[in-house]
Amino acid sequence: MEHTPLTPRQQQILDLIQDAIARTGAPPTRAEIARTLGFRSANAAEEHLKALARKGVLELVSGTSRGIRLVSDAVRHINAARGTHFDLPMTAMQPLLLPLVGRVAAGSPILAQEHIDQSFAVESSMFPTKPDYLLRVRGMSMRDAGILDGDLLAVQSTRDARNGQIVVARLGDEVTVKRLRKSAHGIELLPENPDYPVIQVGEEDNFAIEGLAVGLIRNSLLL
Amino acid sequence: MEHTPLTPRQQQILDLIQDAIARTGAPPTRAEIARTLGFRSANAAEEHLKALARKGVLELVSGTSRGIRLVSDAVRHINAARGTHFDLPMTAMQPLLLPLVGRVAAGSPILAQEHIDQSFAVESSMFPTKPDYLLRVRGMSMRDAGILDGDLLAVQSTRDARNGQIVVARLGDEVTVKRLRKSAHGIELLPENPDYPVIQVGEEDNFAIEGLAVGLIRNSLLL
DNA sequence: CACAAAACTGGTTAAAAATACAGGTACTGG
DNA sequence: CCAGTACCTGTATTTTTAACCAGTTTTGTG
Repeated sequence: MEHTPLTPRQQQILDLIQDAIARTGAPPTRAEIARTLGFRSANAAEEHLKALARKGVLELVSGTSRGIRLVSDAVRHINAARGTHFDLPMTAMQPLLLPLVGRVAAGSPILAQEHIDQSFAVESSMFPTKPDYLLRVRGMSMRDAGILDGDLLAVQSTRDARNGQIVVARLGDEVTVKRLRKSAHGIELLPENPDYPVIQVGEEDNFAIEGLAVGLIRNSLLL
Repeated sequence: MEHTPLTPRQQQILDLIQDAIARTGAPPTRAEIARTLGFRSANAAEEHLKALARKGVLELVSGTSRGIRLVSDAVRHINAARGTHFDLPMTAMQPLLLPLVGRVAAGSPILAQEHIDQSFAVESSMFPTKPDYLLRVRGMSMRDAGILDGDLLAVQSTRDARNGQIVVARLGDEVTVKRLRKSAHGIELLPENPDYPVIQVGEEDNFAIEGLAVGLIRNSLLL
């Protein structure tokens, strides 16, 4: 039933809803969705919601405001804040405005505008190295490293990583988070979950290290 | 200021709001509150909400449907100390200075001054519920929930948690992070790691729920 | 007792929100 | 080339909701 995969745009809508719930405690209205994504008509949001409901990832409660209910499985993921200004009156901290990258479309650069629906302010001192963006983790391939589906990975954009570090890597059109192993045999990408295969990076693969994982934020802990 | 205790009726309203959020995923409307409690007028609910907002246990987001945001205990203290009053729309960001609690000394309250090595500024919107402090996790008993040794757990100070939530609990002189299970048999604290035992809470144990895990930060990811 | 909250009923109004309808573009598989 | 789908703009209508005003009853307290 809901085996139909979501389109990137639909995934973005879903992320946005999860984010709104996480931040405000309530699902967004059609108008809020439209405003956030720059739609000029709330109907665009309406249609996306209906599509998501058809695909079974959420349920629409007709006749009630903010009547969007996420269906069980999806209720874990996370969030960010809208990339607007804010003024800290008396606190002298250095907030970094990190773009939150949701699903990365095939073939496009990670920081392409269309994946960045929102930004997230974090303190620069929060992580040992300054991150450049947050990546929403998909899947459970790094489960045993404590990196779960829906987590926000703080990533530093860099091309070089040391052996054993957790990296964001691009393989062809896919972007993935794995542990890096460089050996005499070549480069391997190790999952932290026995259910997932080790990836041997071949010459012909379009392989690149996109960044280095420097931290993690999980805001989906609450049931 | 917020030492004003809630009346039984007000507590009932507050419980109802929490329940509605838990069940439907969104705060209730005035009409829904009235209907649930048998009020013949939604204004009764309105006035209760205003009273609760005056007492600082929740915030009303004006002009938005279901604009009820619960405020946690300790945030009220901080706000009282600052003397600030927030009237935030849903997009507003509010930096919170969270104390980082390291090892908790036996027998002393979690937020005792000695344990607080440093503070972290985080955005209140980063987590679904405003946390009151960060607790550095010790041990691997919650490994399978993706909570590892050294992680910073964002905790909301509260005495009540729902079944299945991850809580910070005090057992005698020890403070521990576990999943809460309330059943007919009594209260159990479940680790998320088969190597650790399930803890049966007995009558004679000095047991208390210290707080609720609302988020997680890991800044030890880098090798 | 007097008086002030607390706890309501009942009604009104303006804004917020859901939702339908009528288009328009771009792309994709047959 | 056609039909279908995803993804939009724009407009309109109805329902939901927040929020205010004017009273009434109850309850606790100095």
